[in-house]
Order: sequence, then C-alpha cells, then structure tokens
Amino acid sequence: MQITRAAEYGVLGMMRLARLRDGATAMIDEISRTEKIPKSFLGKIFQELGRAGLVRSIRGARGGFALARDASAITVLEVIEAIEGKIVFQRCRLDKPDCEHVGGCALCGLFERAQDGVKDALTGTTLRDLIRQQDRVDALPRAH
Amino acid sequence: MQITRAAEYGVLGMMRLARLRDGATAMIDEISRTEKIPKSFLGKIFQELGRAGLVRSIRGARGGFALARDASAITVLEVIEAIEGKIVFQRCRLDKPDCEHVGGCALCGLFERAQDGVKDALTGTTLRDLIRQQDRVDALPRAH
DNA sequence: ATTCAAGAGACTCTTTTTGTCCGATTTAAA
DNA sequence: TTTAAATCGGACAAAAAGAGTCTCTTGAAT
Repeated sequence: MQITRAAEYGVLGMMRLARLRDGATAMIDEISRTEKIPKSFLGKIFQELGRAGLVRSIRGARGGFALARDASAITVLEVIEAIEGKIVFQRCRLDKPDCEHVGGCALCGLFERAQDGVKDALTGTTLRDLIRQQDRVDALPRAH
Repeated sequence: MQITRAAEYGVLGMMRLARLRDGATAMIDEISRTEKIPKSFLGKIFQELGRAGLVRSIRGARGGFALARDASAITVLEVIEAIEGKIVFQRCRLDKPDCEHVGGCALCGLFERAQDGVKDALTGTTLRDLIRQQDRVDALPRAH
C-alpha cells in the first residue's frame, strides 16, 4: 500500500516542466540533476508519460520534454496512473466477473470507497496547484 | 497500490468470527474451507491478528479463534494495518526527518491527504457493518 | 498417552520494483 | 555531411515484496 518511486519521480519531474516558461523544454539530464532522480530511470518514466500523452518530447540535439497541456489541466492522478496503471483496490469485480467472496461482497464495496478516497485527493490537485503550494512553503521565513 | 491478499484474507476471516454466537470459536481449518483461503497462509495471518490483540486464540484440541472485542468495535483499518503494517503514502517525513524533495514538499502533503482518504473509508467501517451489508445483499432476490 | 490445534520460523517460488546498459533513431549545429 | 546531443526501445539484473508451504514445537482436552 504505497505509491511507487517511479510515480513519485514522475510527478516531481512534471512539476519541473510546469515551472518552465511557456513553450520551453527541459532535458532528462537537467531534471534528474535538480530533482536528484537516477537519470536512466527518469528517462524510462518520461517515455511512459509521453506514451500517455502527458508530455511532448523533442528528439535530437537541443531536445527535451515539455508538458503536453497546461499545468492546470493535468491532475496528479493522471500522472500516477500513466506510470503505475489504474488504481484499483477491489479485485474481485475486475479479476473475475463473479465475485469469489462467500456470501456476497461487502468487502469489494468498501475497497471501492477506499480507492475513491485516494482518487478524489489525487484528481483534486493539478500540477499547478502543487507548484503553487510549494512556492507558498518556500516563501515562509523558516527552513523546512 | 493494492491491498494485499493477506489483508483481504484477514478481513474475510475476521468476518467469519464475527458471525459466531458470543463466546464461540472457529478453527483455522473451518474458516479456510468456508472462505476458500489456503490454510497455512491463513494460520500465519491469524497469528499476526493475535499478536495485534484483535483475536483470542485457544490452543490445543477443541481450540480455535474468537474476536477479542465486539465486532462493532473492530474497524477494517485495524485489521489491515495489523497485517500490512501502517498505511503510509508519503515517505519523506518518515524515511528521513528532512524532506529530500527540492523546494519544499507539496507532494508529501498531497500524499498525506490521499492516505487519509483511504483511512477514513477503512476506519468508518467495522466488522459488524460489513456483515450487515453482506446480509442485505444476500437477502436480495437476484443472484450476485 | 494420544490427538488435535495453534505458534514459530525457515524456506520457496513468483511478481514487482528499481534501476542499468546499449544500440538505434532523430535532429541541430559545426 | 559529419558529428554530437538527445530521446526511444528493449534487454537485462538485483533487490524487495507478495503469496504461500513445511516442519517442528507447544499447549490443552480426551
């Protein structure tokens, strides 16, 4: 019951892109250095984000990545699901059409509600929200 | 991002106990048969539930398990955390006292909210709630 | 005594996670 | 037009987690 490093790195990397001025790009190498994420791992992650249509990639010299949409139009859930696959807690309805749990499936319903709890939090926050919150924290006088 | 089989089995097993008349016990062997859970795996799980103080065990012949408290006083979160360990999405505050995320930690805050979303759902439901819901489903005329 | 059950721990097998490495491809610039 | 810089793709690998199994020990009832 955790969010993977890969997904965390993905969000962090996208936040970097969200900070660029419009149309600008950043390279994996830059992002991996500023965010302290293993470079080749981050490369892999951004490939998936590209396939999911969340980032645009420019290949070749002077290449890099940019957000495919505005930061205010990309939710954290989208980023995470692009990397981890869909978030699904309850398995019985998906694994098999007919639930295996003896005597009906109250448990599936509960798991579904728990899952919705996560999703609500993650769809309710966009990349723009995140960097805005981050800037607010940085503006405080005391260190973190 | 899943609930483990072990935790699922744990809740299912506890629900069985919750259905017993007061003071009665059930054996691992019975529960594993009625719920179709591998016996030795379930044994292991119930050991942990015992250590967590959620079930009482009676050893020896005519032994078995019973809930340590009333079913209405045991939340699903307690059962799951007894088996999986505490549910913690955000890692930076726990792993290391000083957050590694560059420029403050908006992400940790978000992950914490997501985590609370799960926990709210799971603390809001007790074993008694589950079996009541289950009975309601079973009472319906059509098959599941 | 014997038998029935839980307790404890070592062990195994598989899948997922967290990466690394390398060659291919694309593009800008010298 | 070569060369250097960057992504793309896939294979590979080590470590951790997940899902069980097996065996021996301990405790209680008959």
